[in-house]
Amino acid sequence: MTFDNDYVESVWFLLSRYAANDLLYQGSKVLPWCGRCGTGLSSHEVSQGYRDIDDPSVYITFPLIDASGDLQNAELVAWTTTPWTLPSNMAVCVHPDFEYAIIESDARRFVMLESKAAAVFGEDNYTVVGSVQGEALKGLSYTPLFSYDGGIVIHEGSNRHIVVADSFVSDDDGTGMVHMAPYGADDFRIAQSNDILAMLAVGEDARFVSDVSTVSAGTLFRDANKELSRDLKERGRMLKVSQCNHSYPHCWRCATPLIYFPAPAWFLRTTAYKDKMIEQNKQTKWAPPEIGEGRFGEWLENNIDWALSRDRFWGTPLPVWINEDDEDDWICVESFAQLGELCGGLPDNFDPHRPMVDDITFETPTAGKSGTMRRVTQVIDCWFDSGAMPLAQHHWPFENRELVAEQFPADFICEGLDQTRGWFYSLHSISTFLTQHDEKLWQSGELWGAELPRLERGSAFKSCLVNGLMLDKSGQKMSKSKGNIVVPGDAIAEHGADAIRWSLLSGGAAHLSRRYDNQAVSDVRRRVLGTLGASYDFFALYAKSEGFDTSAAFPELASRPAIDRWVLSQVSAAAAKASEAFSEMQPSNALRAIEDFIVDDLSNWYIRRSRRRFWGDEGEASQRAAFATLYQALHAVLRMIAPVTPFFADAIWGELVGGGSVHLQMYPDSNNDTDVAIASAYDADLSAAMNPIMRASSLGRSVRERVQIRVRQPLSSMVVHIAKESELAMSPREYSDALRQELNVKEVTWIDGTPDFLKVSAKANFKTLGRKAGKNMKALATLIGDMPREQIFALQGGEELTVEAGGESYTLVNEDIILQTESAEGLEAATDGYVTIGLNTEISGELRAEGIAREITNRLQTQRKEVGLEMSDRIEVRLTGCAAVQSVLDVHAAAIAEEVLAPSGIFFSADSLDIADNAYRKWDLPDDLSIEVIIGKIDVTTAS
RNA sequence: GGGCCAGUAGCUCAGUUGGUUAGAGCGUCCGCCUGAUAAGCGGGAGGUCAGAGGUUCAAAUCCUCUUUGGCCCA
Repeated sequence: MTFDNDYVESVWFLLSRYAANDLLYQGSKVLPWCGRCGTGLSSHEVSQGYRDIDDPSVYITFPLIDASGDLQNAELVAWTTTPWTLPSNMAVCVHPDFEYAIIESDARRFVMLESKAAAVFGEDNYTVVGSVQGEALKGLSYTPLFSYDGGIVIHEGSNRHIVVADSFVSDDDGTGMVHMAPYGADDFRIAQSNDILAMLAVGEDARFVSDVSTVSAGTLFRDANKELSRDLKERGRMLKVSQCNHSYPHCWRCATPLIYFPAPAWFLRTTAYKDKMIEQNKQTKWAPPEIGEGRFGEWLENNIDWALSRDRFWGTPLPVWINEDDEDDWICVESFAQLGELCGGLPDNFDPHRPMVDDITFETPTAGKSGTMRRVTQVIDCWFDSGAMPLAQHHWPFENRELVAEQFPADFICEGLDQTRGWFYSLHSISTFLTQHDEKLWQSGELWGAELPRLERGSAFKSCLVNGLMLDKSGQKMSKSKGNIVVPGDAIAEHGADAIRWSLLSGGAAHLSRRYDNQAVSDVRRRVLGTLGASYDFFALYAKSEGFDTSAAFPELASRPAIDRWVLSQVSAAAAKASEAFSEMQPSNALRAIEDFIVDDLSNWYIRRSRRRFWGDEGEASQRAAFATLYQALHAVLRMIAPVTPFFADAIWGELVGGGSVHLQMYPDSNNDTDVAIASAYDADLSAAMNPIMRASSLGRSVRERVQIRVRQPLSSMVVHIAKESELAMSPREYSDALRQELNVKEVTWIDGTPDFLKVSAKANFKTLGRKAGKNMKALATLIGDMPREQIFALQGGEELTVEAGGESYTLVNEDIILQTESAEGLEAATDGYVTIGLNTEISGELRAEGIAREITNRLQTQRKEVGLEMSDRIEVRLTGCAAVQSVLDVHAAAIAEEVLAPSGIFFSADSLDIADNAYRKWDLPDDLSIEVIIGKIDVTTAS
């Protein structure tokens, strides 16, 4: 897109605005430089490419010439990790205020900071014989490391190889003395201020320009480190050589180590509006906030001018034309039209890129001057292109002025953590300049004679979600050059884009780095998308076979069973939660809420509990309510997941509603949804009341597991006690049926109060008591834990109770204790402290028979499946078994026959069946019973 | 070297303003269901919350240090 001519023109316009405000200038600056690409890099580009590398860590000496007194024959000691810069050495810099030690070691005399001496000479291998202040060393000459004059002179000067003093010298690293070469910003500045001859041994291609020592011309800079070190060591000028591993900037494009190199460059004076950027950034909502306040804010505080130009061929050409005869006479062109006017007409197939644009020249338009204007050779930093995106993508201000004014700024952007100094900065910097600094542009409200709608003051984005980096399996950053990337196409082919998207968004806080986990994607696909898909399939299957019409009016919400209102309340609550989490830029929380609804509420509870209603077992009204409810729940869920799983959601949506796109729908809103049922569905009381039922169900399964009575075996009764049930606005008792069916018990008895057979205990409420009790809290908690039943109930009844703990007395009230139920005597019980259930596990003969009947049903259903019958096929059954089986059938044959769709009933015979029959099967039942069965499909018409 | 983030079950991650059984999914073990079926469900087991100090009646949570990893910068 940035290649597009319109885009280029917009970028040109923006640059011309910088120029119009005197914020575009040419300078010469020591730049991080890539010798291979032959270009300088901006600071935010440098920040893309730090890598750890091994460099030599060496101490070199500079013997003073003509020094007297203690300093006679003394050698200055400096430290460097870049031996390749040593031939370019021009000076040694000391700090004027530091106290340097004069040291003797091995019969030689050295000058350096005493605190660093042990690192150079070893703990006891030196003696301090005197000291000298940095200021006193200033101006002394020393013997150069190499006799070398073959370099490129970049700064003329009358001094060379002298000691200079400057306060930039630190005592953190090295020796407190710094070897100076023109490859650093400070070094270059000091050369200028001290009239020092600066000569580069390494040129702009990062190679030596002529032979030095044993290094020949053309050697790449770091490749010379070894030879130079060996030479210096042999000549006694190098004291110690070791390796150090440190972080060093590399070219983000080609991974070549950078050098610092003085080069001509064009700059944007961003420091002129730095305060506005800092101020503006405080209005931006960052997730997580510390990125905005800390990392990005810090970066803005330390803002330096943007080195804009690049010495490359490809890119948006810098629209600056300079007078060949007067380098101060230059113009930044704002549009193709302007360029056409200047040069007397653009060619028909004008292309603003190189090389065509380089051929365009014209006579200087500056009054009183003459000469040919020629374009500078540079192109611009592509990060400027990226930051111009909100405007340049619409060819603003040449076109779409209203559109851009309406859209700008973006509500939200999202990019990786590594973009702090890349895209986030370029967007922020350009728009802050344009909307808050460039007053000239907006003053008249017009541009080129036509209205220019004001862009909202501020940054280009109102909120920004910073996402962590995707790491590979072993936690390493993925990169093309390392070859450890997950190829998106492959991953998508395997799982689908939607599953991957869901997995990444839900798999943890967005700003944390994450390993790409293939397994997690499969899980999501199966557990979430699969479950929702199956839920829809269930709906579709029965909506079709039962003839449910989605276009007919749905039953009133109030008239539907509690569980219907419950599930709609749940979907409404999930929508509210998701909506809030998305606005807070916490997508994983949003998706968790949706997942919980889909898997737990919708599929595992609502549909499972309501299955029979869908095939009409509980009457037509109930059936219609169930279909309507499931339809509305799916309708809402699809709208909820659409932004995350656009393809999946839209595909199901098309089937569910028979066309259209889910992406044209509003996100479910629990207050004002397009679906009235959803808008009015949320009911906190209703939702809360189901919770104890689900807990009771779980406890009941736990008990059945413990006593080894399978769910298929009906039990007569269970009791349920809910602590503080009276405080619930809606009674869970409305959901008795769900619990009864789930646990297969005939009767649920709800317990009021706390009858004697429930064992109870009290737990201290640390929140209310903690502050009061102080260090006696432990004693008090123990005491409350042992509290007898009568006292607990006294407190519950509103009485106060005074107790002694740790020598102090405390007055307890009801809220200071938490009532817990421990178990129920005489029943198989279980409790989670809040809900307590007891199962009557006595199995009467009738229950036993019913259990066996269900076992038989189970076997027949399995057998149906084994012989490949369709769900709706009718069968006839011939069955044989012992007397016990027969007595079960005496009572339950009709019910079994109905369940297995055997309209003519079950034919029981005591005689053996024909084992050779294909449909013959022998089954074992519990209690050492067994049956033999032959089933056969029958024609419905003849059977009826 | 500095700044920021993170370290919680075998794995991937949640965990509200500090409050007493530290949760989920996957895996594992045991079991269930069979009219969603190349599906589904339940119940167990599993944690010294990286380590060490500190603050507090009380710390996964707050503070300090150490350590490991990630990102950014010098």
